[in-house]
Formats: sequence, C-alpha cells, structure tokens
Amino acid sequence: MATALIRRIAHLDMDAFYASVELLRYPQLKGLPVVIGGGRRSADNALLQTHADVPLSRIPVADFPRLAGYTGRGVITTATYAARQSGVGSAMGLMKAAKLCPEAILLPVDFAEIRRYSRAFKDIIMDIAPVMEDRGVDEVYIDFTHVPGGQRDGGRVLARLIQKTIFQATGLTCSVGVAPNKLLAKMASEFNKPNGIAVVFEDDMQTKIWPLACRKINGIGPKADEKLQRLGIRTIGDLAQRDVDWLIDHFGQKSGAWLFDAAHGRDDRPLVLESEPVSISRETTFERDLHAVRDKAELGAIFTRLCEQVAADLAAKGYVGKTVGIKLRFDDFKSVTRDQTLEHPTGDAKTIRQVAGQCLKRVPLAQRLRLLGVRVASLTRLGEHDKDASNMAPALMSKGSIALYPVAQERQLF
DNA sequence: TCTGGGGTCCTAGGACCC
DNA sequence: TCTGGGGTCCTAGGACCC
Repeated sequence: MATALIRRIAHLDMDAFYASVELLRYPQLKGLPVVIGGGRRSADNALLQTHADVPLSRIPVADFPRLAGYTGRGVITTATYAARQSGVGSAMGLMKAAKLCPEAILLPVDFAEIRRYSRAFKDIIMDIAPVMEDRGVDEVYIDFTHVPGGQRDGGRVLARLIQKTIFQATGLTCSVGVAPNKLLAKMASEFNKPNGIAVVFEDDMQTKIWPLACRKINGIGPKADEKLQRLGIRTIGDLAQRDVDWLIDHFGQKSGAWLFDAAHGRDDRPLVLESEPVSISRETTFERDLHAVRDKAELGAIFTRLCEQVAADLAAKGYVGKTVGIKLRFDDFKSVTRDQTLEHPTGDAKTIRQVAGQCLKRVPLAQRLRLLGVRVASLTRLGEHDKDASNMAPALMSKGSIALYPVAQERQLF
C-alpha cells in the first residue's frame, strides 16, 4: 500500500557564495570581514604579483587590500558574515561600505572560479534529486516529492544529505528550506542561515510565516512594500487579514489576487526545468560621467565594444536576435531605453552597432551619461531561421531610411 | 558617499488586421 | 457613416530578482 506523498519543494542557496569561494583559496581570512566586488580579477592583480613566490594560503593577512580609501563606483557582490556585522551588505556602494568597515578586506570577483563551483554544486544536486530549477549562480529549487528519502522528516533528511555531500565535495555550506511550494520554500531557506535547514508545513502559516515582514515574500520589493506600509500593512499576517477585493481595488486584478494568495501561502507554480533566454545584453557604468559631445570619441569606442561583446555572447550561446536596443543612464540616475526590430534576426556586431546607433539618435543627449548598454532580444537559436539571415543587410537598408538621407546627416553620433 | 551588471516579467498605448 | 471588438506586434518604462 502506497503512502500518500505530500508535495515537498526545497529551496537551496549557497551561503555568502562569492566570498566563501574566495575563502577556500585564502583560508587565512576565515572569520575576518571580507567584501567581494569592485571589479574583475586580472592577471596583474597586485597581491598575486607581489607574492608570486608564496602559496596563496600563506600570503600574510596584513598584505591584503583594504576597503579603506576605495574610490570608484563599484558595489558589494557578497560580504562575509563577519563583514555584515558592520552593516555592510550586497548591492551597497563600496565607498559607503568603506566608511562603515574600513578594515574589511576587498577582493575582486573571480568569475571563472564562481562558475566552476556553481556547476559543481548543481551537478551534486542533480545526482541526488534530478528535478531541479536553476535560479542563478547560487540558488536552485528542488522537487523532493518523488526522491527517495524526500518525505522523511518532512524533507529534512534529504536536505541534510545534500548539504553534507556539497560540503564534502566543495567545502562550501548552503541553507535549505523545504515547504509545500516554491514561495514558502524560498522564505524557509532564510530561517536558519548560514548552513541551516528549515521545514515548513501548511499548518505552520500562522506561527512561522504571518509574523514576517511583507518584504520577505519573493516578489514584494521596495515599492510594493512602501505602498503596503502606507496602507497599514506591515506583516504577512496583516496582509492575510485583508480580503481579496480590497487588495484588487488597491493593487489591480493580477497583483491583488497574487498578494492574497501569497499571504495565505498558496503557490502552484511548477518548477521550470529548462528555459530559453529572452535577451542578451552588455552594459557598463563609466568611471566618470561622460558627455555625448565632449567625450564623443571615448563613448564611441565603448559603444562599439559593447556591441562586439553582445555579438560574441550571442555567438557563444548560439543565438541571433531580431530586436536591437540601447539603454542610457544619465547623471541623475534616470534611464531611458530605445529599441528597434529588424526584419531578420542578426548576430553581427556591425549590424548591431549600426541599429544601436540609430536608436541612440532618438534620445536627447544634453545631460551627461553614467551608463551605456546594448541589448539584443527576440532571440532565436542560430540555424532555426533562414540560413542567410545572419548575413543579410539590416532591415533599415531595405526600408530605405539610410539610403534616403544625405551622408552628412547620417553620420553616427559616436 | 550615491546607487553594478545581467536578466525576467508586467503594463500600457498605438498600429494594424480581421 | 458610424460603431465595435479581439488579437498580435512593437515600443517604453518600471518593478523586481540574483
């Protein structure tokens, strides 16, 4: 006789992932405030160069670069728990963090290493529990329902097995929440961080979920939270007390109904096991704000490089796209986007550059810029459209908008 | 001391077609 | 001549997430 299976969805995320990966390389930093961010690791990394003759684990702590005196526009990617004590955290500007915790050690992100560990922990999970949704570099959802051991102790036994296996293989810890659905599992994984497990059942709503701030619901961000607070709603319990129609009146049909369901712990979204990308983009924030006229040469070079990078990314992933767009951010942090859809998809850097240049002409450029981005969307897999399409002239050409203008007017802005 | 980079999804208006 | 829906595509902006 079969026992009834209850839906057990796990959310797992790696603890302070980027920082923890660095600590594997530099164990002498364990327990110290370390902050990751600010730029890419490069071959001429000063620390590595001056200590070329010493094993990495023997580089003296005193020789590591500090946050103090940092200038630049970087932000924190991850901070160790020791650094979080000082109030610094993800997405905080490094210059602000330097005021709060000047003695913190600042290390750049090693993307290659991060990708290696990301693949490693996901491979381990797939071996144990193959129904997994990838939620980025350090997070996944896993369906425990039909996995051997997935029902034992509400999922705790399998969660512990996964934690232990990942730790033995990589030296990294993670936190897991197990619940009837993704919404609750995501919240549960935060309960016992770091290296924790939390199990939530439907009956735990009132005691474990309702006391939490609305902001803990994945999907309620700063704006929605502010509006909820204005309406006197602070906790998920407060939210659950309002009726659907009232929420729909204030937040619209879709959001209102969703808020209501979320407050009652209802979420029937399936795990998404595979997905196709919607867009591929590159953007960069300049070291100083640039002016469209005065810094034209510099901007032009950056613009071209972004287009080349997007083209290279498309090629590497095997996609072409029909919509080319740009994004600008001005010195007051306001941003605008412009895009244009071609008749045929492209992956060609020159074509992307040209269409992106057309988009740029539609933006008034009196203000200085702090960011420029290039995006290609409406993607199709290379080979799933006309063979010649990627080599074809852009649609603009056939529409005549270029041919009709005098050459002087047609000059690219940068 | 201003606030990275790579994404997804939603909304809303207008064009265009049936 | 006027009055309609509905559906799809395109564009712009914004919220949110990792």
